[in-house]
Formats: sequence, C-alpha cells, structure tokens
Amino acid sequence: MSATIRITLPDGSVKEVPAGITTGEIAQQIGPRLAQAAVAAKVDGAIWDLNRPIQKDARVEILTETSGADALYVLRHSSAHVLATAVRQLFPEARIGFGPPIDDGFYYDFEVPRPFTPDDLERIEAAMRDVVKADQRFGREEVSRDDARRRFRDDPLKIERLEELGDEETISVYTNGPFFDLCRGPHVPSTGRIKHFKLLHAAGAYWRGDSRRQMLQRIYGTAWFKKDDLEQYLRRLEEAAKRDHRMLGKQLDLFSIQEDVGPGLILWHPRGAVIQFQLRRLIEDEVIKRGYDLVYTPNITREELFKRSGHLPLYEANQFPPMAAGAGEAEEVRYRAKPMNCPFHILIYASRQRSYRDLPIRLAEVANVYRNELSGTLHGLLRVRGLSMDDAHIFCREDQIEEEIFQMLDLTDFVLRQVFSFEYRLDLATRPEKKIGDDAQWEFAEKALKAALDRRGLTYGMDQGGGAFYGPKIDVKIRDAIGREWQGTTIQLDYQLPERFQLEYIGSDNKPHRPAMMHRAIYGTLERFVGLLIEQFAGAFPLWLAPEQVRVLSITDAQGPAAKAIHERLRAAGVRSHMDERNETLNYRIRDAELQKVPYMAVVGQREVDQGTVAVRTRGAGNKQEIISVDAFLERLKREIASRSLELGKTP
RNA sequence: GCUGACGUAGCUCAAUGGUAGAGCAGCUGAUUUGUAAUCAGCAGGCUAAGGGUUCGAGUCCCUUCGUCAGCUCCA
Repeated sequence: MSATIRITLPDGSVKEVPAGITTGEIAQQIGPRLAQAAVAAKVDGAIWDLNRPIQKDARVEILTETSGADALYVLRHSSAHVLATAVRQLFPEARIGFGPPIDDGFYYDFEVPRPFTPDDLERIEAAMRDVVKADQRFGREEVSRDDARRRFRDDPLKIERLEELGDEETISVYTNGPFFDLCRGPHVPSTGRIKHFKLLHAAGAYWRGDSRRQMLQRIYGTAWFKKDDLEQYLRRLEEAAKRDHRMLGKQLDLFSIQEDVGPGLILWHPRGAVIQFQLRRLIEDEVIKRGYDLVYTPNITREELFKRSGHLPLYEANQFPPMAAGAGEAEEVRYRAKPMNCPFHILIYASRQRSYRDLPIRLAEVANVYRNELSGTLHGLLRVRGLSMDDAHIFCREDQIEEEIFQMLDLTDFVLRQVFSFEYRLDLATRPEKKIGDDAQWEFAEKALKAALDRRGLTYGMDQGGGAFYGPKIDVKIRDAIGREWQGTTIQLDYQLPERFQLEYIGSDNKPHRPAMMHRAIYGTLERFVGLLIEQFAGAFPLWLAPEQVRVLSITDAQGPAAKAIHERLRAAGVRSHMDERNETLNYRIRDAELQKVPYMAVVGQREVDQGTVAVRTRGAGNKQEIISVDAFLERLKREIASRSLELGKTP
C-alpha cells in the first residue's frame, strides 16, 4: 500500500502525493514546462536529484536553469562527471580523485601515467560532447560499504575517501553510461543537459592538497546553461586579462621585475613610485591623527634577535639565509634580513620603563621586509619577496584590547571602503598546527578578536587553523581582476612575543604587568595594494593617485612658450604636470596621452594663448572639451586632488 | 618547492633543421598640425645562459636561470 505524504511548495500550497514520488514527477504535475526546465530540487533546504524518491512530508522547490547559483552548482558538478567519463574513455588507466564544482566552473583530478597535453584537452572535450550527445541518464544508488569497496577496487583514491565516511553516512554512487563515481550528488537528470561548457586548462594538484602526497593532474572547465552566459564568461576572462597589473605595469611604465635583480623584487619606476608615495602619505597622515607614533628600524639584524622572537627556526623557511659580518671584530656575528618588524618595535617599547598611563603605545612604520617565498608562488606585485608593509604594533593593557581592535577595524574601513570603495571580506583565522603558546592563551585571544568584530556588527567568515604561529588574526580578502582573493589588511593578536621579550609596564598597583601586543597592516603591503589598485582602476587612476595628472599640449611650436608657462605654473602648485612638445601631430599626442590614461589634457592653441585659457580634455570623455581660464583649471585640480575623488571631474 | 607550458629587437609577435623578419617604440630629416596614429630614411639581435647531437640548431636533447597556469604557501 502506498502512504500519502504532504508536499509544501514555495507558494505555500500543499500537495497530497503518494510516498516515493520523485521531485521530477512533482514538477511534471505542476506543469510540463517546469518539468522541462527543471534541473534539480530543493527538499527541506537540501539539493536533491529530480529522480530521487521522497518518502515523507517535505517542503519542495523545483530548481530550474534560471534558479541561479544552486542550479549552476548542480550543472557544474555533473559537468565534472562528464569530464571524468570522457577521460576514462580515452585513458582507461586513469584513476579518479575528486571532481567538485567551483566558482564559475568545475574541475576533476586524475592520477595518470603522464600529464595531459593541450592536445589531450581537445580530445577530451570532443569526447565530452559525445557523452552529452548520448544523453546518458544520471542514476543514483545507495550502496553498502562492502559493495562500494568492490566497485571502486581499482580506484585507491576513492577507497581512501570511502574509508573516511562515518558509519551513519549514506554511501551513494552516481552512474552515467559506463561511468560511476562515489559521490554525494546531486546531478542534473541526464548528460544531455550540459550543453555549454569548455575545458580551460590542466595543471598539477597535490592529492588532498597535501604537498607530501602524490601529484594528480587536474583539468579545469567552465559550464553554463545558456550559450550567451558561456560566451559572456569567456569574454569576461579576456577583459580581466586586459586589467592584469603586470601588463598595465609595463604599458604604463609603473614598475619592473628584472632577472638581474631577482624574482619577487620590485623596481618602482617614477610613475609607479608616485602611487606608492601617495599611499604612504595617506596612511602616515591618518595614523598620526589616530595616535600612532612613526618609527624607523634597520633592514638587517643580528640573527639572535629572531631566535629570541621565535621566528627562528619556526619561520626559517621563509627567511633568507644568514650573512656574516665579515673580517674584523664581529666576524662570527651572523645577520639576517628582517621578514617582520615586530622584534624591532618591541625593543623600542622595551627601551625604557613604561607606565600604564603610557598605554596604548602604537608604533607605526612603512618598512621593507624580505621573505624568501617559494618561487612558484611569486606573482607580479601581488606576491613578492621584498615587501613594503604598512606595519604597526600596538602595546596595551588587556582591558584595552577590544577597543584597540575596534579602532583598527575602523581604520580599515576608512581606507578600504571610504577612500577606495573596495568590497572586502573579513575572516577570523584561528590557531594553526605549527604554533607557540598554550591553548588557554589562544582561547582568550580568539575571543577578544571575536568580541571586537561583533561589537562593530561586522559579518565575517571563520578560517579554522589559518592563524599566524604566534596568535589569531582578522584578515581582509580583496579580489583581483580575475576573481582570485588576496589578503590585504591583517590584524593579529600576539600573546607570545611580549612573553618572550619579557615586556612590562608598571600598573596602578605599582607592580609590573605584561602588556598585550597586536600587529596590524592596513594595506598589507604597498606592492600588493598597488597591484590590486591597478586592476581595480584598470590603470585609469583617480586624479589624486595618477602618476601624471595633466599633460599640456601645444598645437604648434608658436604656443610652446605659453604652454610651458602653464605647465610650470601647475607644477609649482604641486600638480603632476607633464608637457608634450614632441614634433608630432596633435592627434598623435592626444592618442598617446589617452593610452597612457592621463586624467586631463590641457590643449593650448593660439586662441587659448590670446584669452589666457586652456582647452581641457578629460580622459575617456572624447572630444567634449571645455575651455576655461588657467586659474579656474588650477583651482579645480586642487579641489579634486584634495578630495581624493575616485571619479574625474567630481568632488564629493 | 611541485606538475606542465613557455623564453626571438625596448614592446607585441613571425620564421618545413638550411642567409633571423614585421608592426609599434627609438634616432635623423621633412612637415607646424584644433582633439585617438603625417611622410621618408636609418639604426636595432651571440634567438635567456651554458653544454650536447648534426655538414648545418631559434628549431632536436641535457643542465641552469626566468616567466606563466595550477597546487602548496601567504601580506
């Protein structure tokens, strides 16, 4: 006998249906068009296949191609299976790893005797199209552990995963055509639903993300419901490539990285240095207003200092090897380039006795540090070996911690959101495996960070195990042009260093106490931040940051002296003005200034000379020129620069 | 660091194992231009570095350095 169950639909209506009905059948009952468009269903909030039977009362929502992220997730997961089906067909010896959906696409990991070539990818993609054409039905089976062991006996990676599943977990196997996979699902009804996909690239990836385990070959792809969406996505990738800071850095002559100097070491050309300089000014001015003191400390130090701080040996892999002082009195003394500034700031703190009345003490320094990062991780300005950190260390009483963190979050918001309109995401990173200090200290520190975040009413993610070895931290992630996330701001609590350096202050009880300590960088590093800014603005910087703010162009040589006078007047007023008096046509010089993304061009012809005006052309505004007096132009420039407006011609 | 691809003029790219080219940029000259490329000429290279195979290597092989994608790591 078949029992009846009650299905609640999103509009609140209730359907009485026999138990064992599938969500696909429910869709069919509602309407054939819905059934046609259906991809999967949400049953009590969980995503299910359309052909999975429902046995008890539930809320059901049919997901269609237009249901957004959930539906795409299912499509891409199924695409990964189609990929694996094709790979297995062409490379029967391939063993399968994991194949999940990811943002914008999917991947699948394979253990194969040799890596995939670009040719292989083309063949695999063609084979995938055959699988799609065959319109294989995705079937779901629940199997016993023994059964699963038998079925995956040739796939050791799957067996490894299988053995980790708890006894209470359902073991499900999904099949399509000849392919079967240990998989939680869900999937689209059949492979024919996957029409618009493309394989993007192949690369090595460690099994389970562990660099001690074997390397598998990962194939990345993207998949969409509509042809337009796929094309738009591919176009978006191309557009993003045009914003790549490495390409723009070359075109706009901002910086270079040269083999003669070394990987990850930046040469800031004059035009790039301007941007860095403006950022330094901004943060230094702001920090002074907020009660910090600026300090300067050396780039190298006796190695003992980093032993005392605990960086050696824990951080040694990231440090450059020691250098000897050479012949003479200090022959045996070994020095190290600094990877961090904390020990120096600590020594400044400890250089005299401190009272509770002095706290908090906030020491700030935009400093160069050197970290020997793995060569394969270096990436333009976004990951370098010579870093300019806008670093600071705060020493305070325990009861001041929360307020200090609160203030740092405020400074972060000022810089990232108010000044730059960055969308940013916060993470609370907790204790890692490699750490110093006991669990009680970590517990306390993690709570303090949480309290400040909650007090500011911020939402944040948890990054379990992502903390620094000396304490938990709050990290800010900013996306680059192609959507990769990079850490910018970091706020870290540290209970270890004050202990190691025996830091003290004299409390109101006239007894010594240990201060709390925090590290923080708002930009993170100037290298990375400038890199992200280049991509954010696609090289077209707002006036206050632009390497060249105005380019003065004379129409013929006759206006040369007058143009030069205007240029010099602007420069004397602090405007970054350049003059283009090359023997080229006006059109040529305008084109050049546009390509260099100069915010304003000031064109000076005979009419302008006679009237004491300039013809102002705004970047990107075509030939909508504006004739104004030199005085008015200069006033406008000054106002816009001071306002740090992100848009040309607009002062907030 | 690992896996793979790649490295040719300042830049972007060509060159079935058989004399290294083009466009732009640069230099010289002509031209004096009113809002996205004026014309002509000239110069520019030990093909990343080092080794090997070959009558002959930019091209094939090895090593090193570097770049790119991803993994790991991280500001």
